[in-house]
Amino acid sequence: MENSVYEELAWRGMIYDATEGTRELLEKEKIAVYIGFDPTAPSLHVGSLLPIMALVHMQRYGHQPIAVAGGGTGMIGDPSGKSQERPILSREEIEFNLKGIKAQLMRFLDFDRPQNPALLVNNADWLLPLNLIGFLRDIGKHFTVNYMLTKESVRRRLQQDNGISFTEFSYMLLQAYDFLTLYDERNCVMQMGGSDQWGNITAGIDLIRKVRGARAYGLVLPLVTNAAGTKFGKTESGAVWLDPKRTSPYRFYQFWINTDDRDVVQYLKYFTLLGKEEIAELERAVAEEPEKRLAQRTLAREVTRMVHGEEALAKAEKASRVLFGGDIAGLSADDLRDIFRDVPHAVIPAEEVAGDGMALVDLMVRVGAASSKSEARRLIKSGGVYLANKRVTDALRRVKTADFVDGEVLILRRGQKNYYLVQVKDG
RNA sequence: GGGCAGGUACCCAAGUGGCCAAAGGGGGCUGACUGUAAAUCAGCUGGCGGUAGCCUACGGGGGUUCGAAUCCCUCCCUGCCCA
Repeated sequence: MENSVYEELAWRGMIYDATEGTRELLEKEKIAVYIGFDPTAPSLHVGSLLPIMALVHMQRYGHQPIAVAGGGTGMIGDPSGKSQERPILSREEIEFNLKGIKAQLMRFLDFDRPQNPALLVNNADWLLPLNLIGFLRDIGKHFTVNYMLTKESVRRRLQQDNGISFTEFSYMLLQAYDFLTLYDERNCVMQMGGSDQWGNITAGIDLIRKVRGARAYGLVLPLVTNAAGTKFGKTESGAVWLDPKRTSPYRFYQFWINTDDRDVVQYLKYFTLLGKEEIAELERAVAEEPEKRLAQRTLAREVTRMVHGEEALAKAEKASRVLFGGDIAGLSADDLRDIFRDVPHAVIPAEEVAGDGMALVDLMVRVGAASSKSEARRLIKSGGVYLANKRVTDALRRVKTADFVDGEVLILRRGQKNYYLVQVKDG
């Protein structure tokens, strides 16, 4: 452990910017600190992992982490970092999403410890009762439009062709009001967030100073980038979620395994609790024997364990070993089923593959290996489809009972590393 | 309310009567090479069907025409300027 959480975050490269005095505050006092989370989906994805880790570190060093679900602001949409207006969610949708998010946060944060328990609050609780006149008088009065227009998030949208609505323009004030409310009710004096939140955070700090004459602080995290220049956390099958129903532990593990050499050390600092020495060791491994992918394996193991637990990790590792190490031939249907528990799979009624069988292209669409038959056909033609790890060359190939291991299980592969399990079921 | 400029595939962006399923770029997918990495090179990238064929598509609707993303009418949306 470092001397303070500030030092910890600093060596991990997690401080993009912080208001003056933040370091001193964190070294001197135990405070309450909050981060807002977006409730537009029932699950968090890996993009939220960095803010979560920031709260984790805060709690480890004795500060109180507060996660604020944007149940109210989610109904508005934050213009920061967005180039377009966002869809507005209903109250019911947001309620539902909050449940899922809470469950995920509980894997990282301790909500029960006596001294500095984590807290999850919903800003809908104080935003929805607001009335317009009161808000304009008590909050709006403290902001000039001139001030708001200088904020980066607003400025960029003003340059664009499609502009910004009054609704999103007002977002900043609501977030400032969040901060004020948490300051009043929870004695929360610091807000963290992504670097795109800087403008919103300072707006809150200014508001607290004006109406309470008190000093508040802000710290923003860097944007997680990858060397390839694509958006972090996206794969061909979409975002990488923390919810095992949306992204299986196997896929989750694979996402981290595939980390670029150039990113992996930074990710270890961001997303694991490994210490300086361990990470330095892994850094050396990347430089000296990159082909062993030791850093990637460690990263994948640590993060998967944290998010999905020991058991799911063991399964993901086993499946990965089999698929990318050994050969599948020789394994029984039961083995395969167990290994492939988390790999995308589909169940096909026995009669569909009986006799003449079913067209491979149809099967691929069914399993999700292709989005249409045309695409499936293209994939086969370009040599990207394998049955039991043997390349298929015939676009008219049909799949029959005989193709299945023990007549029940078939391994379908698309490309180098996308596996699908097909099971036959009687009836 | 008035004037002007726009709305093209996942994104940007060409195309202004047939040669347009729609240039180019980005992104994505597949292949080769590799270390489940990167870089590089190649192919593919609306749907359905046996690579000839059909269907759906250029903001919505209607029309002109043998034929429209391209011309006309109308409606909707966005930006800028004026009131």
